[in-house]
Amino acid sequence: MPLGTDYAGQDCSLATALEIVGERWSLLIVRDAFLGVTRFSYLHRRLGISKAVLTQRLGSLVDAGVLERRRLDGHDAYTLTPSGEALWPAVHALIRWGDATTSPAGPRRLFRHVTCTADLDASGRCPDCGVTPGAADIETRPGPGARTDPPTDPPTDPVSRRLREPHRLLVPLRG
Amino acid sequence: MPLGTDYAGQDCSLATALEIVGERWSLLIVRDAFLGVTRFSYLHRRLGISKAVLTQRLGSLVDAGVLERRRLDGHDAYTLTPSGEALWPAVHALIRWGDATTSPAGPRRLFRHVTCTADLDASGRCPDCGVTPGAADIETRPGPGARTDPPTDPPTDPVSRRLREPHRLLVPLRG
DNA sequence: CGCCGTGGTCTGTTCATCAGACCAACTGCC
DNA sequence: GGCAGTTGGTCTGATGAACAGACCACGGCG
Repeated sequence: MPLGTDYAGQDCSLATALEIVGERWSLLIVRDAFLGVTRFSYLHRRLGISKAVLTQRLGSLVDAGVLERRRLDGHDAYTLTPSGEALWPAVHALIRWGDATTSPAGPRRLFRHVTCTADLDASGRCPDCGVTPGAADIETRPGPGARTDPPTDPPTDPVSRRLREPHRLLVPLRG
Repeated sequence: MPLGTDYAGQDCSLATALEIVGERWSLLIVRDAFLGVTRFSYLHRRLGISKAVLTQRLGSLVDAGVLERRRLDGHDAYTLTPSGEALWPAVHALIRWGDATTSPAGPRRLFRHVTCTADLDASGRCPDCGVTPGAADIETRPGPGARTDPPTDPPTDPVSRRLREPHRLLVPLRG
């Protein structure tokens, strides 16, 4: 459930979904996994979450089959399973709602279909070809509502800086 | 944030969205508002949430412009604002993911476009006419994965029983 | 007038989160 | 091989949120 206990006895798939990804930080971890942030230390720094809680969340997401842990370039990496990738429509819808609700300057981040180079519409469809691409076929880049790099402190960390360059979803950041 | 504090300094619309609807219970309250459950006492009973927390969540959702409180039939009713209705794609996507992940018997609840009587697809579109209807044009009914009414105790409360009959979203339950 | 439902507030307890110290294993690097 | 730094954690004590349940003011109804 979100937050530490469960939504017992609810005959509703939203409740069961929230039992898995509704806890504090869980969806932000999943978002970062879509963006390619897969390493414990990167997540720790980028999210500003305590290590104990991060350990716990990663463990429950792995147990739930949303993430899997593997070795990549000599480090542990937490990457999305097919079930985790299936969260993309929900993550995208929440991002769009957040943009519409809290970002008058426009989306903070844009997503486009790599084969058509057209930005996705609000429901996640490619307006050119009409398909609703999976995360693997989507490229992201900052949008008009993105905060411009603050020139002074806090000096943004290298991982967040690399996320400002256009890149494909699901591809783990290297180095 | 979900859960009591905030996701400070995140330049991400998902984080800002979760600050509003990511707390424990918030999205379940919004779901019930889509289903027509708008009264304090109904929410209290259906969700099994403590009254103090329900009061707090309703207050912050009203403050955030997701719900509005009004008088209806001599009672208070918390209904969705346009901003709250815009959460439908996110709520629908999470329900679909929960169905796919935790309900092998099929969706626990089905949604169809009232003008076409066709069930929505995974991305929320009507397969007949191709539009992505808003919540006001959607009718819901139990699906194959719904738990059949437990014949013995706990005797289900009247509100949940009425939610098993097909009905349109956003229409407050009366009586 | 008494009674019930509605929409809450208040209390004390339990549980989660927090920041930060600490640590074992592994990575280069020479 | 020896040393330092990074990685991926665990453990601690303090803070804050959620819990169940008692309590309460108001309005409607007979």
